[in-house]
Amino acid sequence: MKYDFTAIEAKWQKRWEENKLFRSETGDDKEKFYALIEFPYPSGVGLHVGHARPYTTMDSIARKHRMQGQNVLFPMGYDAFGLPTENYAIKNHIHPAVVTENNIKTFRSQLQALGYSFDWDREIDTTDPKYFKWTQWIFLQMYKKGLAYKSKMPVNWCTSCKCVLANEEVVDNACERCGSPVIRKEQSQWMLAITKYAQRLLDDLDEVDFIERVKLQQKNWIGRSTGAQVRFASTLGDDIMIFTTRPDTLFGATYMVLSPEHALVSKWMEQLENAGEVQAYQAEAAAKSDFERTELAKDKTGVMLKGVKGINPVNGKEIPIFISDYVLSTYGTGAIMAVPGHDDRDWDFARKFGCDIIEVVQGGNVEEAAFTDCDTGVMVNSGFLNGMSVEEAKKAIIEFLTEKGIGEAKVNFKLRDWVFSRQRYWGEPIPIVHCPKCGTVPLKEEDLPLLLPEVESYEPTDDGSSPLAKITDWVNTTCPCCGGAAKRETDTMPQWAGSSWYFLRYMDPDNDQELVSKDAVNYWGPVDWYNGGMEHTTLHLLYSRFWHKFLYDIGVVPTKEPYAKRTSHGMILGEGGIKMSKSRGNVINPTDVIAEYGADTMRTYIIFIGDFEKAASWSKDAVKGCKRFMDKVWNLAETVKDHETTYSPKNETIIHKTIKKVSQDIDSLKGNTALAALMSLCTHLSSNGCNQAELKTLLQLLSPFAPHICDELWEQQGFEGFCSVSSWPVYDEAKCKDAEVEMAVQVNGKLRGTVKVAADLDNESVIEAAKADEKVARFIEKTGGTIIKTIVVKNKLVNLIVK
RNA sequence: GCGGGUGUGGUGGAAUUGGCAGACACGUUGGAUUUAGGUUCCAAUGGGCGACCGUGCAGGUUCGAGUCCUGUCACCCGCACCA
Repeated sequence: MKYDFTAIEAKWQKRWEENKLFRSETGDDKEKFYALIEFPYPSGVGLHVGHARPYTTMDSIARKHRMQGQNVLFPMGYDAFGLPTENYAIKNHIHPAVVTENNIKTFRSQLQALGYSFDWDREIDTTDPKYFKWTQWIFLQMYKKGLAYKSKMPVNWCTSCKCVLANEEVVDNACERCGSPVIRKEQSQWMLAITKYAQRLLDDLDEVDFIERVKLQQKNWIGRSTGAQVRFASTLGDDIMIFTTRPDTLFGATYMVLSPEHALVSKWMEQLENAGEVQAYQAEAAAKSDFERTELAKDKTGVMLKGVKGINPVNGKEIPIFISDYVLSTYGTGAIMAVPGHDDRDWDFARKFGCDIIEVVQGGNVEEAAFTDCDTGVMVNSGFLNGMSVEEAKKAIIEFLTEKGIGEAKVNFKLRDWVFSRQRYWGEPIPIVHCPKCGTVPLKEEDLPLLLPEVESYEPTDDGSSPLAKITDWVNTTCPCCGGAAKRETDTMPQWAGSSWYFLRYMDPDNDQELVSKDAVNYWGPVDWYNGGMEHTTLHLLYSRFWHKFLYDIGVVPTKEPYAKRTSHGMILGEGGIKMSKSRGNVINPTDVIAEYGADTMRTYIIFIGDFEKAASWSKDAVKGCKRFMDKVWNLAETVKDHETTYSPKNETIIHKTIKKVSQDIDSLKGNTALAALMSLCTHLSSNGCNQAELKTLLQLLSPFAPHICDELWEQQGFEGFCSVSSWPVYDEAKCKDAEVEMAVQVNGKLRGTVKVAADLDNESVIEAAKADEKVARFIEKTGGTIIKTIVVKNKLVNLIVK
C-alpha cells in the first residue's frame, strides 16, 4: 500500500475529534498534568512555522504524558485584541471583530491540520465578552484594592496624526504611518501598581522551576537595589531628593543632575539666568525616546542651571546643578548626586563640564578614570568616615543621615508601574464612570461585561482620546453611585490584560458565575509546564505572575505562583540563518509544507531541526530527510506479518535502550536526539528483521512526534484502540547494557587505538588489554617505554602516561 | 550604554556535562536495482601526501578541554543610561 499521508491525516484528525480522545475531565482520579503554550495573536498572515516549534514540542510532551497515564490538560485559544487588527480594520473599513473572527478560523484550521492534541472544547478568545467580562472583573478588584490609579505619564505623540503611538509605531523618532516627528508628551493614564508586588515577584522566583536565564532576566528587570534617599538643600530654598546606592561616597558628590522633566526645573525657570538654554535642552530631550538617550550615552550632554546651587548636606559645600537626559524621570527620584570619582558616567560628564573629581575611596587613580570596583578600599577625604571600609562607611553614613533627619536607608526597584491605558478601540473597555458628583466610580459587577459600542471609524480622535470618546450615546451614561448624568472612561486595556490570566480560564471556560471555579483551580492549578518565547520574559510573564499573586491575595486562586515550570524556545530562522520576513520573501507557511509532505513530516522536522532552546534555520532539503523517515517506517511495517508479543533476543538491547532514550529526551526537550535514536532503531530493524512486538514499540515511541502515521499502522497491524492513547512502553535497565564495550586507548593523552572488552571489566585487565594492542604497544615503546601512571574511565577510556 | 544569550565539517546539528569531536540527517561522489524516479539499497565524505592539524580568536588549568578559568572578537534577543 502507498503512504497516502493526506488521506491518513484527515482520517485520524476526524477520528480523534469524534472520539474526544484528548478531552480532559476536571477532577479525574488520575494524576493531572497541565501543559501550556503561549496562545497566538491571530494575525492576518496565519500561523507561522515559529508557532509550530513550541506547539509541536509541547504536543509531544502532552501526548507522552497522556500515554503514561496522566490526565492531561493541553488547551489552545487566541489572544485577539491588539493593534494590527485595529490598523487593518481602519485601512479596510471592516469591523475588528469580523477581522478577528476570520483570522481565528484560519488559525484553528491550521492548528488542526498539524494534529495537535488540544482539548478543543476548552478553546477561548480574549475578545469574547464572556471572556473579557472577567478581565474587567479583575480590573475592578484591583481598583477596589487601590492597585489601579491614574497618573500623568509621558506618551509618544505624533504631531501630525495628533494621537498616541505605541513604541512599535515609532520608527526613528517618526510616526510609522505619516512620517511626522514624534515627541514625548504627558498624558493622564491608568496605571497598575505592580511595584507593590516587586519584592514578592523577586522572592518567589526561588520557589519555581524556571530556566535560569528567565529567572535572571526577571531578577534584573525587577532590579532591587539598596541604598539611601538623601535630601539636598538648594540655594533657592527647595529641597532635592536623590536616591543613591553609594551613600558612602557622599563626600565625593561634587555636582547634581536632574532629569530634564524634573518638576523643580520648571519651578525655578524664571529665576534661572539661562532659562532659554534650559528650555531648548528640555525640548531636545523630549524629542528623544528613552532608548535613544541610551544609544547616545557615549557623548554626554547637559546644561548647568545658572542661578541655583545644591548644598552637599555632609560638608555644606555649594555644588552646581545640571539637567541631563542620562538621568531618567522614571527611576528613583529623577535626581542624582554625582560622584565622578567612583562612577563612570559621572566621571565622563565631569570631565566634559569641568566639574571637580574627588577621591573618597582609596585604591584607584581618579585622574585617569573612575574607580568603581572599590568595595575593598578605604575611605578618604570623607570627614568622619575616613579610615573606614566601604561597608562600614555605608552603615555609618545612613546612621548619620537618619539621626540628622536628612536621609534614610531605602530599597529601590528598577521595575516601574504598568501603564494600563490605551487610547484605542480594539481592547477591553475600562469599566469606570466619571461622575461630576461622585468622582471616579467603578461599574457594578453585575453590569459586566461592558461591551464595546459599534463605531463608524476606529481611528483615534485628534485630541488624543480613544475612538470611544466620539460615541456620545455610549459615553453619556448614569452614575452607578448617585444615578446622575456621568461619562464613561473611554480608554481601553492593553493586549497584555487578557493574556495575564487566560491559563485560569482554560480550567473552566464556560463558567458564567466565576472566572474559574474552586474545584477546577484546585484540581488543575498551577500550570505544570509553561513554554514560551524569551521575548515575553519581562512583560507577559511578569504581568501574569503579578495578576496571579493579586488573585491569590483576594482568595480566587490557591497558589502564589501560576506556573511551576517555564521553558523557552529558540527562533526559527530562514534558510542560511537569516530572519524570516515578508520583505525577504523567505517566510515558510506550515500549510504549504503539510500539503507537500504531510503534517507528520512537518512535525518531525520541526522537532529534528535542532536544539529546542537555540535558534535554528529552516532547510527545505532537510525536510525531505524526515519524509524519508516516514516512508521507512511505513515500509518497515509492511514487512511485519507475524504476531509476536515479545522482543527477539537480537533486537532486545537496542529496543530497551531506545525506550529509555526517547522517554528521557522528550521530557528534557531533546526531541531532536530522540528522533535520531528512532531513526537508528528503524534502520536497525529494517536490516535485522522486525517482529510485531518490536514494531508496536517503535510506533508508540514515534507517536508523540508523528501521531497520524502511527495510528494508521497501529490499526493496520490489528492492535486495539488508538496508538495515541496506548500505554507508554517501559524499559528494563538491565537490558539496556551491551555485553561488550569498545574503549579508547590513549598514550600521554593522545588517542592511539581502541580495545573491545567485556563491560565493567576491572581496571587491571583493561590496562592489560590496552597494552596488548599492537599499535598502542608501539607508541609506548616510541615514547619511552615506562608506564608511570594509568587513568581508567569505566567503559570509556584508558590513558597510559609513559616516560 | 545596560541585561540575557550564541559561535563546532559544504549545511542543520550531536557529544552521557572534563573522557574516542562530528551521532542523526541534508548535500555531494561512486556503485546496485529500476522504462522512469522527490523510489529503494550499498559504500565514501572535517583538513593535510604525511608526521600531524582541527570546536570564533589569544592565553591558562589538567594525564586529558567543544565543555572549566582569564582576556578578546563577532553575531542574535530584550531594554526603561537604573545612579
